[in-house]
Amino acid sequence: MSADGTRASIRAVASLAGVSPSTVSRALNSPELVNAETRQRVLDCAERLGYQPNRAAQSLVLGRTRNVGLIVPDIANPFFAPFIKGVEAYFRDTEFAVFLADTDEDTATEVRLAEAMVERVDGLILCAPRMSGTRLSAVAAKTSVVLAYRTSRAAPSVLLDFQPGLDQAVAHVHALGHRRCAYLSGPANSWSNRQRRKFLGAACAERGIDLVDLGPYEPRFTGGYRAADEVVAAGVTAAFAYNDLVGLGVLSRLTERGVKVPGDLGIVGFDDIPMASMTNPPLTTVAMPVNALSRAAAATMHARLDPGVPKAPPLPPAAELATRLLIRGTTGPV
Amino acid sequence: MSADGTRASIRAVASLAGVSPSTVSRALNSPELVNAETRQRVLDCAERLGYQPNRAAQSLVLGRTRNVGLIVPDIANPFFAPFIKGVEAYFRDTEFAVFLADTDEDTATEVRLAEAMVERVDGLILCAPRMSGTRLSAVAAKTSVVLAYRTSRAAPSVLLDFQPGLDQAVAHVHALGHRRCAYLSGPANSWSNRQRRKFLGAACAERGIDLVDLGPYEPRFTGGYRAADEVVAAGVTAAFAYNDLVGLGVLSRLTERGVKVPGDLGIVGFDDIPMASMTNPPLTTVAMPVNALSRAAAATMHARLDPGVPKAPPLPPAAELATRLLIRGTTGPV
DNA sequence: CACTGTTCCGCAAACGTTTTCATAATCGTC
DNA sequence: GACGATTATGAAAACGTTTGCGGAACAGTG
Repeated sequence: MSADGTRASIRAVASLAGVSPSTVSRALNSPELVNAETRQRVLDCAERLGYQPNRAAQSLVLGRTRNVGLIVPDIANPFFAPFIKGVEAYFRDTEFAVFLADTDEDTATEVRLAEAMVERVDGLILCAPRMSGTRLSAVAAKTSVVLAYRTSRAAPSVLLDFQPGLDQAVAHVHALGHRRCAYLSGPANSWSNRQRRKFLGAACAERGIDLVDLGPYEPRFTGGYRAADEVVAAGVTAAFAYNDLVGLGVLSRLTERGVKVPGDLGIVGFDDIPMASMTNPPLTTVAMPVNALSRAAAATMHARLDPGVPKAPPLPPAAELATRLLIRGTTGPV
Repeated sequence: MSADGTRASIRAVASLAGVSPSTVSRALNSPELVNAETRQRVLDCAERLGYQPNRAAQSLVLGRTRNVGLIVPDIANPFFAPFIKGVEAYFRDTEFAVFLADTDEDTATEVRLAEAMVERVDGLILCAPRMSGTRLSAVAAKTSVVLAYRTSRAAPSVLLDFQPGLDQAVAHVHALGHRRCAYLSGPANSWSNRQRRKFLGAACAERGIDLVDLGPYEPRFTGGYRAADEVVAAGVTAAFAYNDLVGLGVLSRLTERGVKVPGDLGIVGFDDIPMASMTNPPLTTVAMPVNALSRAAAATMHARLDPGVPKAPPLPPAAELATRLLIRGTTGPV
């Protein structure tokens, strides 16, 4: 830490140590190339001056920023928080720092942010992107991208296996005697929504349960609130919500109306957000191992950016990415 | 977009436009210095080649990264999400990008992250930092920092005015006939906790309400869950929770025990997180204009970094930063 | 002692910008 | 029509690193 405000450059430590800048650089980056004792001297001097390499200069010559970008639809959505946390936690112990951006669930914003990010990062993790396939390819052409909750030919992706959880949910509901259920659909253009609907439909068909489609509803509390009345009108005995927020909205409106849950109507949510376990009754829901997923996304990206990384299992065993049913208080015998 | 994968440099557009790199740079950055028609030509060429200035090179020569850092205790805490969103939204329309980091509520992590950030940003927004004052000064010496939910001599800070909301809450509870209340304390070393306790104590004293201190509890749902039994044991008729999460925990445990809310016990939360309005009954709480606060933090930072910014109101009128009571379902006549 | 190999280190180029300084061209003025 | 002022542009230095290349010193070998 020099007394004058100006930060120490590599030259400063070089002259203090009585060597050339090249040697300082080597001492720092490729220790095996420099004599052990000069190296120690250099390190001491660097320490003494509080030398920190200028990242802009490094980036310029190396052509890499050592930053990665992360774009999610909505930070405030309790479903994405663990994803973000997982990615942040992963990169915390690496040389990479992460840029986070929130698209406000808006496709145009998403595209703009992706463009802006591209200039500042080596790689981009896109969480549940809404942009078109060709747009996606364009982005992937400029930087390496990893996708979560979405597939594409242009980039590798990490996904959850919805089937086990959904199977369990349907089996559970069937065992309780429900034969006519509703699916409360989320955003029509969302991959997650289509997946959920697909596996749900299959599982219901297999067990002879009638599945009626309602919605789409916005994937938030208010969406579920609105859905509730349509659900009772539909004459079903149980409802699968697109996600927990929707399920919670339904629950809230229903208790307000005096409809008994789970007595009159069963509710199954999706995601297992923290709030789901705090209501009364707590929400039966399909839990997603989001943490494993986000770490998988981060690890995949890391492996792409740094070939040196101990090629750790690029993807965790499929079992870890399987969803599963959490039976709580909103489902019971018809 | 050149056919070969390599990105176009300023030289490429210069030679295409038949001018020198200097002119291209000027055409892009100081249009008034270059002849209108050559400027147009340069712009066209740049467009045609898909030219994007290399940020590392710019940073190197300009000595600024045009990045700002944001460090919060916990992304998943619904209280911080709007803060993050506000900051992100503000900088979305500027030349700055934001680095987000989450400390997991851990002081050591916070310090490490701050150190790591310093190298990559022009400024750092610290939200409710836990680090020591001297640590804080050290960081502030290396980059410009703006504080939220914390004061320090070393850096400007943005704060909420807790008094109005707390006054209203106490007046409300008093009007309902409560004369003996509890404060469910949060983390002892937290500035927010001390502030809340202070104004609450003053307002209660003023109106002749007995205030008994309970806790500290961890500032989460489970903390409140644990607090609930101690609250009924304390023989009070209403409780002010450190925050909504705690309030919700209390509510949940109480309904579980069959204690009527608000009949037997009133609960007042703090923060107005989304979940607070979704429970049954919905939580009476003191709302914080977090969005205004986060934008104030962002604007303050922006003004520090870019003197050119239209010195907009560096801080919004105090009124906008005032908390206020939201009366919902968890308070009623004793 | 001459040769070949190693080990260690310095020189200088390169990365892609911005900006100072100098110069050429144009203009207005008397 | 000469002259200072103004405008438009280019050449080159600078920002702080990394790294290819080559040289010096030294060790080992015949």
